[in-house]
Amino acid sequence: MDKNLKRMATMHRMQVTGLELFYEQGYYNTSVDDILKSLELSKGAFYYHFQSKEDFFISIIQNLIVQKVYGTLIEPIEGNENPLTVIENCLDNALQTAENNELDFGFVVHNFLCEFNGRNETISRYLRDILKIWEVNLITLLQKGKTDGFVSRHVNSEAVASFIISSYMGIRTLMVEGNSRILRYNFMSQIKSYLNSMVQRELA
Amino acid sequence: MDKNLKRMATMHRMQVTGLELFYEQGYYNTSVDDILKSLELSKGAFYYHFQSKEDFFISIIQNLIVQKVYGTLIEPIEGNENPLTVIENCLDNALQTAENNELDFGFVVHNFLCEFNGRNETISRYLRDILKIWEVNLITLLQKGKTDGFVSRHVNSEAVASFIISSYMGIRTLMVEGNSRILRYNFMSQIKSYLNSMVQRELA
DNA sequence: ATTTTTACCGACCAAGTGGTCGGTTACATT
DNA sequence: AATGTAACCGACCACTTGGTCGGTAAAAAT
Repeated sequence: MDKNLKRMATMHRMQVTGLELFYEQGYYNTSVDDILKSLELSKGAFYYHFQSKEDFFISIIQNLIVQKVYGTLIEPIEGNENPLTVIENCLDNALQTAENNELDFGFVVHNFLCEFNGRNETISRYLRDILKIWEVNLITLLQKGKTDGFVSRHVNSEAVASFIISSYMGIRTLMVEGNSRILRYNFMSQIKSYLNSMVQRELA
Repeated sequence: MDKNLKRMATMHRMQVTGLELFYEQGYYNTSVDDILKSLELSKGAFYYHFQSKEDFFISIIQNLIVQKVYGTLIEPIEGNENPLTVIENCLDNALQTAENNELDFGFVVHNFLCEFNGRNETISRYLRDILKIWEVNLITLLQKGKTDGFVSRHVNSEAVASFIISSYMGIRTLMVEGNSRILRYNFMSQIKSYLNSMVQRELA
């Protein structure tokens, strides 16, 4: 039991540092040695805990990335409030995180997806599954919004969900440049007016 | 003169194949040898024409990518028609290209930008400059649309331009998955309704 | 007290990596 | 016919890559 704790602790340390470096430098551009050097651990330790570099990365997805996405993009949109407001706040929070140069994990997923698309199908699938979960939750939220009278019935929930995800991922790529403040402000203004066009108007 | 032609021809062949492989496998995941093997050329030929792998990639940007972006995303939006319709058609064309698994270069730029962001500042800048050109042209087009009475005056052209670019880049990442048909359809429906909210209404 | 197991070390390996350099060939110039 | 040179060849280099493996210290199980 105590052993298991130590094991988990070391693995976790490796995963955290691994994610940091993979995110900063890219997966293919970061060597196992890079990670080990920064941890002051040896090859032996790494291959004792993980089967391969790929296996290591998958464990990072499952143990770190998935949770973070849930925390920042899935859980915040659960509830009975107005979906359009909820989505708006959620995006704004995520972009604020980004503006402070912290890792926002919606973007982390997107970034890795770009790197692995067409190169490593196994990892790509894991990443796409995460986006799929986000998408499904958005769709559910919007549908519920219809029955609750917040969202206009003519809205195509699937289309709206993937449009929101797309625009979010895209703006995050642009924000890396630097002038993220104004990008966020402009983005939010457009998302607002876009979402606003979907509110259920009072029946006269 | 004839010499020069041969030189240009070989360089062009290298660039075309280089772009193909870099796009498929990623820059860091594609070796100079990979490209040379597929061309049946030698190391000597490569380093005779180009100073380094990086120099080679920059020449690809300047000689292939820039032109293609102009052809598919900049030139089509020049003219005096209704900007909103023009943008809509332009995006639809680009996404159709993508659906046929041909290279659409808006996405090529985005993909490389993801790979180089934070890793190679020189190349990142070249890529961001291309997006900037697209952005500037969109803004100009929208502004002109205002004076021509197509676009409502309360529209924030900068915000709209970057929102369009963002959503386009994002949807292209999603389209790699496979079900690109329905993604394109849904995306266009949302872009339409978004653009539609900006038309200049008749003054009663 | 002895054995077994966990967690880790680090030298080593084959297969690449970007890049160099002394050649060679084919063709244009004289 | 002789010379110059642009275009290309491919062996070679130092270095890095992901991954292996025989060892070992410490702790847990017996």
